Formats: sequence, structure tokens, C-alpha cells
Amino acid sequence: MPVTIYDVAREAKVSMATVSRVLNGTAVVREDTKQRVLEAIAKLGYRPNAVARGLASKKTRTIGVIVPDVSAAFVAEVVRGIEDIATMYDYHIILTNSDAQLQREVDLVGTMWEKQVDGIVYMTHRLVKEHVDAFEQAQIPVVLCATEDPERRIPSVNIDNRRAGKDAAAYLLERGCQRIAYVTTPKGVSVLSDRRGAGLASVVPKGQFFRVEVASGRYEHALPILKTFLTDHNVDGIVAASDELGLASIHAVQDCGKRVPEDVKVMAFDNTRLATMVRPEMTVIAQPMYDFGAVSMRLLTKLLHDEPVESYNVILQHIVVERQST
Amino acid sequence: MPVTIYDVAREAKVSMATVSRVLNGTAVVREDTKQRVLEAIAKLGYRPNAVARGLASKKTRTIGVIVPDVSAAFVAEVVRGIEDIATMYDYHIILTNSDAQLQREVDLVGTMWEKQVDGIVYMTHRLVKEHVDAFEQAQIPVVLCATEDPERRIPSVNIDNRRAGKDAAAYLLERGCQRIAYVTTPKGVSVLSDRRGAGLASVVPKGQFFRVEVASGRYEHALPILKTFLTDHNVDGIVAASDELGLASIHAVQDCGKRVPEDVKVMAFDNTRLATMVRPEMTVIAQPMYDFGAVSMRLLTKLLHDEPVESYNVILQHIVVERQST
DNA sequence: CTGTTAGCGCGTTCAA
DNA sequence: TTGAACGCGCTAACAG
Repeated sequence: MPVTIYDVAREAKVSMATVSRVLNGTAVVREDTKQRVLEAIAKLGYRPNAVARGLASKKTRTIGVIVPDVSAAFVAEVVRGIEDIATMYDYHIILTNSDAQLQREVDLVGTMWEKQVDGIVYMTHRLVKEHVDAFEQAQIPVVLCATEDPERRIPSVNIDNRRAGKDAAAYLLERGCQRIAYVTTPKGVSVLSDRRGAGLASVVPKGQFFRVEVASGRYEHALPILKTFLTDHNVDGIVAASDELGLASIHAVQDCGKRVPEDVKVMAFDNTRLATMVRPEMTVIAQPMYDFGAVSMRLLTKLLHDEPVESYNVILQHIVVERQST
Repeated sequence: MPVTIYDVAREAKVSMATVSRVLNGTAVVREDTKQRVLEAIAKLGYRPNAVARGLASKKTRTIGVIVPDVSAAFVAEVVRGIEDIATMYDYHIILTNSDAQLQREVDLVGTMWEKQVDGIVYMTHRLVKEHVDAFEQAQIPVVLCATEDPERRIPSVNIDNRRAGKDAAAYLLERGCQRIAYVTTPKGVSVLSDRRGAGLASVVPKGQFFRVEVASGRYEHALPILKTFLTDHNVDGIVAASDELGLASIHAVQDCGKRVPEDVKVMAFDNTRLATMVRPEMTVIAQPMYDFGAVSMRLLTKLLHDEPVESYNVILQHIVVERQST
């Protein structure tokens, strides 16, 4: 029942090939026949069937987006950036959550192949060989988003995490902090976080740097752990791996009877909306979350259209935003 | 180059129809030939092409998801629910943001048609005739998610917002509040919010109910407006339409030199993670955000598979979660 | 239980 | 500048 390209052709008294031509601008069509076709399309309310197009052209104008979890503020913002640019270039996105589980992450590349996506924007905490193998086997252009390939084989968009770690430490050191703690997930979970930790450790004098590991990165899990830590350790500066951990840090400090920022300065990574909605407002190393997504998607479109790209491993800028917690 | 069903057929020495049968379980296949096919599939690493399947079967196993903005915490949680259940039933989702713009919301239904989605999960603040017309014209099953169709023509998943408003008011009234303010977006923007407001107003004595309108619903925009309001009005109870507005309310109260909850009790709708991460922790009318998405998607699968459904307009339960702000 | 044969709706040669 | 014909990879009758 749905009107097809044949119906339009009949209505306009041309062949379907001609309709296809005006639709795609593939070849020059005489102006008046073009008008006839356009009128027929309008009259019948014709809409091209993207699935049929996909089969015939082998291009679906669909991008696979694989992320750990959209419900995380950071990720949601990234996805928004991806979708905006995708829309701008007339692509749609198929969104999937991997829950950061390797097996699922790898499997999803396969199902994205089945869906015949033109490309993939990929986000994971820790890229390993299995991922790269999956990309290779699927033969689909991939851009890593806020995800690092240690060997830089896959196009990616990141900030300089090591440098960001250094900047955070330098910031606190300059303001008189002597003993600094880094609150983060356990080593090995997130490459980015570990990179930042390395940056911090490279600047803070040995013996004055502490690493506090929180399994889940969630506020409610972190709070008690942090309280215990602060009871045992006398730090005067804290860098948290996320806004949520930053807030937990602030509250933990306060629960220990100390003040932020007078007794302990706290800063966090990310700069989600949370950072400006709490009191004291949090000083942060702001990450360009939206741009992670937007730039990744833009890079992918370049790859797909064989446009020249200046860099396959884009580094975006991070900045320290000073607020009340330091 | 990619291996097709023909390659598998040749390898297994059967016809492609048989391969299709073992793939889809469409008909009984003798056990040993089935094994041969399976082996061939494994050997060749065959993956069915979903686009070709979609064209032939007219079913894409893809669901269109149209939301105002994924980067909003509430929405992101809903989307997560949708995606989880979609995955469970072997569907994928195409996610798009409408920014709550009517024209775009309507257009997106058309582009979803082009993509040949099997169904749509739809979220908007205010459903009007144009939406319904678009659904009708597209002839695609739609489930409204956290969105109300006043005339109940479209399947939907909601809470009872009027009752929720009443419950909020009753809760504050029972605790001694006399003058209650409802902090929300302007009338007409969100049907749900207006419904709640009506519920509140129906319980709070006339002259003791105040409606504070905040254009954007964002914390930073609400804060100054609320401070001004609180300076002029002596309320002792506040109901906010979202956690973000609730937090703005709390801070506004504090900025006016009053205490929460001693001088003014504050409660909010939603119960996003924000509610438990701030101090005082917020009392909320908890909304089942994840379930909005999950149940919507489940309902859609029932519609798509002609399973019997008990109710086309599902009402989920809301509950008051008492915390420190009241 | 299995193979043959049409399409699905469109892009894309190749001729005209 | 236009049309006819083929094929994309698969599902779904229809035979056998």
C-alpha cells in the first residue's frame, strides 16, 4: 500500500530511474520533467524507503553508538553531541549500552555489522585487543570517543588526560596543598582515569600522594569509604575522578568536621551540571563532553566521505574552572 | 565480499531457503542438515544482513525513540529503560532529540517511517493534534512514554499526575505547612506539570497556594526568581516540579536566611540521583523513570506481536520518599 | 522435509 | 536526457 518509487514514476509519466535521479541528484534531469516528478512526489506524499535504499546502495546513513551507559550524566551529554552532528549530516544513530562488559562490547560490533551501520562511535573505559580485532573483522569505520587506544591505531577524540592530571595537581599545589588524594575507580578499570592519576603522581612529591579507590564510582558507595580514609589520613587537597566523586569527597570532608575549602580543597573532573548546582560549587577540570560526541561524529563523517582529516587522534582542550571548593 | 546466505547454502550443500529456515526457525529442518548449515555458518562467519531482511520481511526490528533531550537526567534514565527492554526482545533503537519543538517532533515521525521502524516510543511535554495526525498518517504503532494523550487514543505509560500533586500537597499539609508554593514551568508548557499543579491546587486552601513559574526549569535560571519570590511571599512549603527546581528552591530558601526543613519544607518530583546526593537530601515524589521506558517498550512489543494487553494506558505508581528536606 | 521462484523498493549500469 | 533491466540479500509462498 505504501507509495513506492514506481507509483511516483507512473504519476509523473517517467521511469523510476528518473525519479531516483531527481531524488538523489545523481545525474542531470531536464528542468520540466524534474518539476513533474517533484509534483508527483508531493501529490502522492511519497517517502523513499530507507531500507530498500540501504540494500541497493549499501549505505544506510545510520551510525552505531556504543556506550557504557546512557543514564550516566557524562555519557548522556556525549550522546547528545553525537546525535546533533549526526542529524546535521543526515545520519541516524542506533544507540546501545554495553555496561562496560567486554563480551557485550565486542558482540555489539557484530550486531552493528548486521544492521549495516556506516560507522561506529565507540566509548569504553578500557580498550583492549579484542575490541580492535572486532573492529577489524567488521570492517566498519570506528571513532573512539573519550576513549584511548594506547597504540593509536583507531581514530579517536580525547583530552590529554595525563596533562589534565598534572594541571589538577599543579593547581592544588600552587594553592598550598601539601598532601593530595586522588579519588578514583580501581586501577585498570579506566585507562583515562589511570592516565590522570599518573599525571597527578608525576607532580605531587612522593609520600604526599594518596590514591583512594572506590569500586563503583557512585556517590553513595564512595561516601563511607572516603570518610574512613579521611579519618586515617590528613590530606588537604582532593582530586576526584568525576563530579559525583567530588561531591562525595566534599561531604566526606564535612562529615569529618572539616571545612571545604578552608581545611581541604576539593576539585573534580568533568563539569557536569552537578558541579554548579551544589554548595560549595565545585572547582573542576572541565571536560568538553558535548564536544567529545560532536567532534567524534564529525570526524566519522569525514572518514565516511573521504574528506581530508588533519588528525586522526584529536585532542580537545580541558580547562580548570575555579569555583568555591578550592 | 561479505558472505551471504548463498555462500552458506553452497557450503552446506542445501538451498538458501533451508539456511533461512534454520536461521529463523520458520519451519522444521532435519537435524543433520541443520547441523551442516550451522557448521557452514560458523565456518564462514556468516552474519545475516539485517537490511536485506528488513526489506524482504518488512520488519526491521528497530524502534524509533523520540525524546526532548537525552542529556536531561530524567530522559536519559527513561532511554536506558527503553534500550534495556528493546535489547531483551531483540530490537534496536534509533534515538533522536526533538528539543520539544513541535515541527521537529512531527517531522521525526516521518523520518522514522522512512527508516521503516517497527514502532515508536514517544516522549513530549504536550501532545497536540499535529502529533496524533502524524502518528495516524505514518501508520506506525506508537507508545507515549511519560506523556499524556488527553483523549487517551494513543497507548501510553504514565503515573497519575493529578493524584501525585494531591499527594504532595497532602504530605506537606499533614506536616503543618500552611502556605504552599508550586515551582514549575509556565502553564501550557508541560501537560504533566499542569496536571500536578491542578492536583495541588485542589487540596491546598485557596489563597494559600502559589504558583511560581520558571521559564526554563534550569537551576541557574530558577534560583534568582525563587529568591525574589521568597522575599515577597511567606511560604512554609514548596513543591518543585523537578529535582533540579527542588534544589534551587532549597538554596533559595537558605539564601533568604531561612532553614530547610525547619522554616520551609521542600519536596520535589522525580527522584533522580541528584535528590540523594545533595544536603539536605530531598524528599521527593519518586517517579519510576526507568520503568517509564521499560514498560513503554514492553507495551510496544506486545502491540507489535499482537500479544494481549490488559491496558493501553498504563498507570505506574508514584511514591513519596521522605528525606531530610521536609 | 527441502528446493525453486518471486518479489521487497531502490540504485545503477548500459543503451538509446 | 531518459528508460529497461539487473541485482542488493533475504523472506515467503508454492511445489515437490
